[in-house]
Amino acid sequence: MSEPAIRTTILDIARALNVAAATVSRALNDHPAISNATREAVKEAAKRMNYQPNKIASSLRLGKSKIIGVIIPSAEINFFGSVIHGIEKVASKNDYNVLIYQSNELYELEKKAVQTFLRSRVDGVLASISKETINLGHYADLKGKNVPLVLFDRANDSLQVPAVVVNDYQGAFNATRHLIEQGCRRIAHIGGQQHVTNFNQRLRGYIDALNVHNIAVDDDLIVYGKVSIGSGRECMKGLLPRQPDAVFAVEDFTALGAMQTIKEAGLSIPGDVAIIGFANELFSEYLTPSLSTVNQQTVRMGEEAAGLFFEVLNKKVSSRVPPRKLILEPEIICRQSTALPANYRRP
Amino acid sequence: MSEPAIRTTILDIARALNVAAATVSRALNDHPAISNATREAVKEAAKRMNYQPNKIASSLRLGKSKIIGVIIPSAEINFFGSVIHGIEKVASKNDYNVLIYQSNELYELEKKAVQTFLRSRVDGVLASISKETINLGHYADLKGKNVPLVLFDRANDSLQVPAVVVNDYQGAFNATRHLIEQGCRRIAHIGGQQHVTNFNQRLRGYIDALNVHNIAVDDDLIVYGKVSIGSGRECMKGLLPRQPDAVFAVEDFTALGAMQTIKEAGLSIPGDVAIIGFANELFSEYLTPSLSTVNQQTVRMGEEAAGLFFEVLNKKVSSRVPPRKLILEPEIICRQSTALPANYRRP
DNA sequence: CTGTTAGCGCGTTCAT
DNA sequence: ATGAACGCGCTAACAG
Repeated sequence: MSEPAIRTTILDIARALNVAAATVSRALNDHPAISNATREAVKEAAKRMNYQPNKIASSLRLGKSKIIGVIIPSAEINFFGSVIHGIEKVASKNDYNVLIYQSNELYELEKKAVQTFLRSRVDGVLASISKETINLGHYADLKGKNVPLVLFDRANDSLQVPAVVVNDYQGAFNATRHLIEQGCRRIAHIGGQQHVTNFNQRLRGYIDALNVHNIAVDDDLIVYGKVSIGSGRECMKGLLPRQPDAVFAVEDFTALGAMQTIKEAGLSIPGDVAIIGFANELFSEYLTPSLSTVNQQTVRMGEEAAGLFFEVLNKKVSSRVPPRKLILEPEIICRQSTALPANYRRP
Repeated sequence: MSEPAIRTTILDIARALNVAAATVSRALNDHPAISNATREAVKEAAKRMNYQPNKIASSLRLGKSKIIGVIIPSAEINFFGSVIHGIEKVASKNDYNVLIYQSNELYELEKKAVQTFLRSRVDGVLASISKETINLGHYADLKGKNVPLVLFDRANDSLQVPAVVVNDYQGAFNATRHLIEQGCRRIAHIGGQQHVTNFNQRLRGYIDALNVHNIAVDDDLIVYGKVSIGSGRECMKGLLPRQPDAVFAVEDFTALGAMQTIKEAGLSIPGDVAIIGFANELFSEYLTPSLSTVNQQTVRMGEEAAGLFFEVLNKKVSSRVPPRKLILEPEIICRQSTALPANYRRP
């Protein structure tokens, strides 16, 4: 008799069973104070009437949305797609949903993202700070409203929030050391914009690795580009006359551009110039020669970021301990572009 | 005096100004029946008290969430990342937010995604059907609840909903024709799972192109794989003894695997075997030789899918015209892997 | 164990 | 032009 309506509510079910709406609510939520009989009856009716709980009403009542807002520069970038994958996976497991917003590396859009999420009453925000962003006031707003914030990849210590980042310094250090171990001595570096912390850390790792191994840092072997294939090509053209025997590029696209220049100059990789990148972009494995690089564990980054969020969520008594900062240790992936014979010495 | 609370409500503003909550609501929403004076006063107070409208309450009241649910197999796949990019861009422009759910190509998760979105009361769902999905009942549920559904990439005509897809048939036809124009005659095809419409269409395009050009279809030159690098490698091993002079692979990863096998066999590309893929994956451009392929306009696909959603949303009187199906025409990208000299004839 | 009541915050009546 | 009252659907508090 109870024809399923377009939108069944607990009241519909209550009427169909001659009970109170509260009883239906209790039954559906497995409240302890409910008889087995009615609980079963209610659940049966709910299924029969094709009931779907209205999460909006529930959220309003409970004061939490079970939604995480995620701010990324762009979903088009593989790196962030992977992170999203990790975040959504963990969120889903915890019965949370993921709302995404792209900043396009723009400060204004990032501010708008935070505002939107505030209005949507998300239970937390995971974000990767846009390259353009310098003023961090909008993120501070979140703290003011008691909305947990977790940063990933592009973090900022001054915000004093949990974060999960890659150890860029160590990755760069290890990458450079790897080149040294291969017998290279004139190791060049193509860097990125130095106001981006990640890129600056990579430069530092490179310099320290040289120092530790008693190799003089030669400023002529360090150039700065704009982190793209074209920029990598140009930078490498400037470097070739200085005859480096290896290159540590700030990331894979830059490395790819550099490789193109090296090959066009008739030099062999790694025989004449070894090269290593950073990020383990999907394509790096399939280049010729395949490109050595530094793996950043992107999916894991997403998982850990979501994990940190649930951590603060579950102990809302947030003790006054400094926020956790998770540092993922990158791993060197050695491929053909640095695979020199053992104890190889250049002519 | 009015210290901004953690969560300011319209009632707080109303009290601060000695007006009714309804007045505040009207002022904030630019209702016509409101005096300029009070409207300005309310807006000023709202800003001062750092008011953020509670979208949850508003959604409950209005019966719409201004949220689009998007179901994708995985955010880790570049293709879907790009589509998400397009979707979010258009959604954002229309003051809508995007909730994402990954099916991981699993039927059960896809069902759960629909259920979650139903409970979240999203205003619409954009989805790409998982490879595993055969039963489409959960999507039909959406229609039952009057939730607009738009499919992208992986569509299904039986659902009778708007969709935006790539013209796989034409892309495959053109790719095959391209190989023919390059002088190839023994053109093999490495296909995918044939229950996936897209893959089946590509097979059909391949066959028809051969027919149109009076080249006999040779069943020995058609093999089916599982759409991966490894599968591409294996399939190509089976094909080599049959001496094809070209390969049309169902997508780029398969093509990549095939290329590896060809090169390992000491054959040259495209001299001995030309090859073309499908999808224009980021890496395809950087392979050696660079891989010819078919570009699918992924970002545009997302934009168009979102566009179709807003189209049905704005004329809810959904006239009884058949749902719109947008077919994006793919474009051949000719790179080194098929770049044979003009009028080249094989030995 | 179950029913009644109330309220989350907002927007839309229907008055005035 | 403004206010009072109501209800969207759900759940927690209090009775019984």
